[in-house]
This record gives sequence, structure tokens and C-alpha cells, in this order.
Amino acid sequence: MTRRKIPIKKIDNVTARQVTFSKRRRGLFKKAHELSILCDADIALLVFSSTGKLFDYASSSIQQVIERYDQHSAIQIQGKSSVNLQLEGDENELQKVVAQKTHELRQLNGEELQGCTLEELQTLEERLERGLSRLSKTKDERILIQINALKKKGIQLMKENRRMKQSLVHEQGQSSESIIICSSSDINPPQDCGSSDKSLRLGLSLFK
Amino acid sequence: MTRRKIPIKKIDNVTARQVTFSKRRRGLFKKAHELSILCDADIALLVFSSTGKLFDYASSSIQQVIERYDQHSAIQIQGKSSVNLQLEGDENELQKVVAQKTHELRQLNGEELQGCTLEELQTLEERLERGLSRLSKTKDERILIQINALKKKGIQLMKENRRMKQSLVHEQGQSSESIIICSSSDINPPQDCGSSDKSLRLGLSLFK
DNA sequence: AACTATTTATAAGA
DNA sequence: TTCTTATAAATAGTT
Repeated sequence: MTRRKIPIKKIDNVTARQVTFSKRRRGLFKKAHELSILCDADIALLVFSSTGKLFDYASSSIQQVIERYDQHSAIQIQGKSSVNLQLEGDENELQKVVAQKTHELRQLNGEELQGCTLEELQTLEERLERGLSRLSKTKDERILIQINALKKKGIQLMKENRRMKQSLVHEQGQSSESIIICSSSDINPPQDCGSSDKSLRLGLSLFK
Repeated sequence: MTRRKIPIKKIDNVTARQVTFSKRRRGLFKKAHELSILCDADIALLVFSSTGKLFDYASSSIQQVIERYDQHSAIQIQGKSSVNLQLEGDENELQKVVAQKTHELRQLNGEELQGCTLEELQTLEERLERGLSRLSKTKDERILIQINALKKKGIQLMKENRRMKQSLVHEQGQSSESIIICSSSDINPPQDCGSSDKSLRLGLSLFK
């Protein structure tokens, strides 16, 4: 909204994303506050950054607004927040939570969608896309770490190999024993670098 | 913030307050959504109007964000030992199930993946992809059904319209009353085809 | 953190 | 409620 219009999609650049988060978070909180004052509304706003840090705003108190929300939704269909349920110590309630979460998991699995409106489907879809994106990122990071560890190990082995070759060539001048010398290609693919074969294959398959 | 600058204090005029509430609420929700997308944040926003009506927005699910919040504040303020003490027998088991499912849901959200091996990440990824694919399919089917229902309704209306036109032309030979005749473009966009306005808009907005 | 060129949001009016 | 429009506010890119 200013020097240039930006598309509403995840900002790739991490620094830019953090800066934007900081700026817009402030703007959002300000707007929430203004609305609560101007229109005498009761507002709670919870924001978890992508790094997991919590920022919150409430016109009264977060707990109060959440309780009000729980009451509201309890009247409708859904359960209360889990902490409140646990405090009640009601087995029946816990069973409902289990049922609700089971249902939620099935929905994320693409099942039990009969009761959903189009908007709810849309929301679920966006949620899955976000989850998938986050998870893939974590996986790729993990793979990169393994790749780098393997490269490092490979370089070490090659160095060692070269050293051995040299000392063998040296020795051959004095003894005539025939010795098999490893070539550098033998360390490819590397084995036993602290990772299982399977994950190794998995990780590498992404780069083929 | 426009024709004139207004002070941030409760708006006295009830009508003006309602109008402002409606406008600013939308703006606030839009901003919250943009922040969640742009910066990959998890957001819950609860707004109670002064008349007690609830409006909410969540990037994932309200319940999930509230649970996360509860956890946060539970960790920060006090231990949850009292909660555990209250639980006994089956309840304890149920609580474990809830915790497990909560964890599972978070993982599908791309969080709490620290303990996963690469294979487990891969499995989760595939699961998300399958779920997303199924869900998208369901959504698309739903949209198609709506589209077809709308087309059908449109055709019906056009037929009816034509019939009316004809009979009017017929009548005009006998009477000279001036009557406004609907053109076929008036059925676009169609309203009230058995779906709420909101889902209708959503469905159609996918095709803009 | 500040700056500023633009884009957005929105108060008032219709 | 909805639209229009003049103006205030928010903010993306830059320094």
C-alpha cells in the first residue's frame, strides 16, 4: 500500500516479512483499539508470528472475551477451549473434545465434509495449503542439513583417501606388495554418515 | 479518517456508530487476513458489538488459536499441575488422547515437527497432499452444483421472462398501459437460489 | 528508525 | 444498506 502495491501472498524475503509483520501488526492493533473505543465493542486479538511469538490485544481482558466466545459457541455446536474443559474435569466434555478433534482430523483428510458450507471448505483448503507449505519447508531444511553433512563427510573421506594414496606410493618405492587403492569415486554414494539408508535416499531424491 | 478527522472516542450517534462499526469491522478483518497471509501468522480475532453480536475471524481455527493462547499463558503464569491432579483414571487417558490429537493437528499445520524423522515428514506431507486433493475435489463439486443450479434457475427465469414479454406484447394490442419489461440481463446476478448470499458470492468469486 | 510516494481506509453525504 | 468522493491513515520501498 504505498511505494508499490503488493500482492497478498506470503512474503518470501524473511527480513521484509519480519518488517512488514511488525508494521502491520501495530497497524492492526491500533485499528482494533480504535474500533473498540469508537463503537464500544469488546475485542480480543491474538497473533502468533510465524516464529511462534505471541502478541495479543484485548479491549477488556483476553480471558473475558474468550469466555464470552466459548459461551457463544457452546450454545451453537462446538466445544469450549480445552483448558476450560480440563478444569471442569468432566469426562463427558473430554469425550466431546476427542470427537471434535477426530472430526477435525478427518476433515483435514478430506473426509466428513458433508456439513460444510463453501466458505468452510475454502477455509479448510487454505489451512491445508498453509500447513503443507510450512511442513515442506521444514522438510527441505532438514534435507539441506543432511546434504551438507554428507558433503562435508565426503570431503573428509577424499582428503583421507588422498593422504593414504600418497603414503602408499611412498611405501611402494621400498616394498613391492600389491595393494588395492581406493579411488575417490568409491565414496559415492557415502554410507553410514549417521543417517539411515532410507532417509538418505529420500533426501537425495529431491535433487535428482 | 476522511471527509474529516474524527477523535477516537465513543461515537454518540447510535446510527453513525453502527455504520462505523460495520465499515471498520470489515476493514479490521481484512487487515487481519492480509497480515496472516503476508507474514504467515496465526491470528484469531473476536469482536463483540455493543449489542452483543459476535463477529470472528481466524486464519486457522478460533479454537486452535485460543488453545495455543491458553497454553502460552498457562506456561507463563502457572503450572498446570492442579489440572492434572484433578484428572483420574479414564479421564487421564482421555486427556492423553486429546493431547495426542492436538499434537497431530498442529503437525498437519506445519508445527511441532522437531521430533520427526525425514520419513515421518514425508509421510505427513503426503497425507496433507492427499487431504488437500480430496478436499479441493469436494469443494469443486460443490461449486459445480451451485453453478448448475444457478444456470438452471437462470434458464427458468429467462423462459418465464420471455413468456411474460409475449403476453404483454399481446395485451398491449388491447390496452395502452405502459409496463416495464425485465430484460434477461436482470437475472444477473441471480439471488435467492436456495443458497445464502454469502456462499453464493464466495462460490462465484472463484470464477472472476 | 525515518522518510515519502502511493495505496487503502473511511467519514460524510447522497 | 450501498455508492461516491474527498481526505486521513497506513504502509512498501528506500535511505
